[in-house]
Amino acid sequence: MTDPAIVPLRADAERNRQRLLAAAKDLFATRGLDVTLDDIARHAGVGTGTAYRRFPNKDVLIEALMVDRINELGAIAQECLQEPDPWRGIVGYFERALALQAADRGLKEVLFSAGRGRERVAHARRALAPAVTKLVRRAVEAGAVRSDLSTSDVPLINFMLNTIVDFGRDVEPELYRRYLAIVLDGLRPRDDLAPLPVDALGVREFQDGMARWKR
Amino acid sequence: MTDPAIVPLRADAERNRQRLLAAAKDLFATRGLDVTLDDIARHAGVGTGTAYRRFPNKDVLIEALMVDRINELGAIAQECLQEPDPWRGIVGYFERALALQAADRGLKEVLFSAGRGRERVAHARRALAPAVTKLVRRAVEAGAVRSDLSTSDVPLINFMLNTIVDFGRDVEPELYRRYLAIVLDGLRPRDDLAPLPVDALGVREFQDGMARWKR
DNA sequence: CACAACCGGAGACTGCTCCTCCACTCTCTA
DNA sequence: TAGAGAGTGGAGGAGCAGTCTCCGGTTGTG
Repeated sequence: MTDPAIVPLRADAERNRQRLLAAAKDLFATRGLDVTLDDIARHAGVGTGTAYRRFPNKDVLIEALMVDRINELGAIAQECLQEPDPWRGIVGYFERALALQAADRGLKEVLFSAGRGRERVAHARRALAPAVTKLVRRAVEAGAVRSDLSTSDVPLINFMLNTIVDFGRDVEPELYRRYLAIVLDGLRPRDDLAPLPVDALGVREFQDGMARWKR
Repeated sequence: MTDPAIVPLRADAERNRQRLLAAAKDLFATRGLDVTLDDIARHAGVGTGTAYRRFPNKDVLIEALMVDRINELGAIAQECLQEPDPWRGIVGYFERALALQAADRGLKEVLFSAGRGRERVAHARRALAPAVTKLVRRAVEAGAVRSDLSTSDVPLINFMLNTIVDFGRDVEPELYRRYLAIVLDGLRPRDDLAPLPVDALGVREFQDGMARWKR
């Protein structure tokens, strides 16, 4: 679509563009997606005018940076599918995905935000689903997890553990691993297990929830 | 402190005060604590001036209404201590506490917000701790829950399940019960249980986390 | 009935983010 | 190496949302 070779940027312009991207990456990771373009400009040592000229609005910047990060998650899911033990596959996915989100506040926000014009983000997010579905299905079939575990449980568990990630960020960054362990123990099969009291969300309902979900 | 009998309000003033309280209770529950005093006034069918005359700022209103609700939680914890089975005590506490929070958005927000001048709220919250501690301790001692469960786990688990409460509110209000069940299964003792990888937060760390925690 | 208490709500004020504008600077090319 | 024009920076305007005040008019009460 946007051919980068249409009109090559002048050297100083290109340098500033890189600085802006680096600053944005940094600020998104440490302070989340609601930093200001003005903030990013300042952090990049560049005027706000320059920032707005290069990136018409923040969403463009978010897409440019965050699609890659979401794809990293996809890669992790794929790798976890290679793991022969289905249980370790699930565990590995949660551990690595959460570690990524713990290190990047923006990633977490972009994963769980209603689109509003973030097409490519939404697309990347959807691309994540098949691998996660497989991860869950093979674990259920192998009897490695409780039989009523469903695909949509994975993002929701991820979501709720993010709360702890945020809470612990400045106190005990590893805290989320404690609660992940508890949840994982709750996912393992066991003989005296009562069936879950409420059905998992279906794909449609889940998307509906995502859409209505705000901040 | 504020003796309500110093100068009794005129009848119309008292009536408006009640209307404002009712409107605030309603809006806090359905839309959360960040509704405007102007919103509340409109919803009460009263001018904004009247609202500000009666309640100098929103925090006063929040305290007036929310301290009671937090005390309800305390009462729940007490009742659950009466329950002879320690496991059912824990389960009952989570179920009832979460049901309360699911029905009142404001309650959840006030439970997990840094004080900023909400002394009485903070006080009521602290008053909750002893009962919860007992609930946990007797369950651990009875072997009804995993032995490494700690007091501070209860509010944090509550906190993370609130995420699901919010997510599900407009899609499937009972959804949180599914994840509560998973977590509870993760709390039960079992022979092949690895110890939790990270220590629970101590009282001091927990309070530290609460204080740093923003929005 | 008199008058203090009370009312309503327009709008002043504050604090924020987004974004534009334009006098000046720098790069690139001929 | 000089001139055209791309690029710069940051003050400041527009817009918005929440908080709170002020005061002409109304109402309850002794």
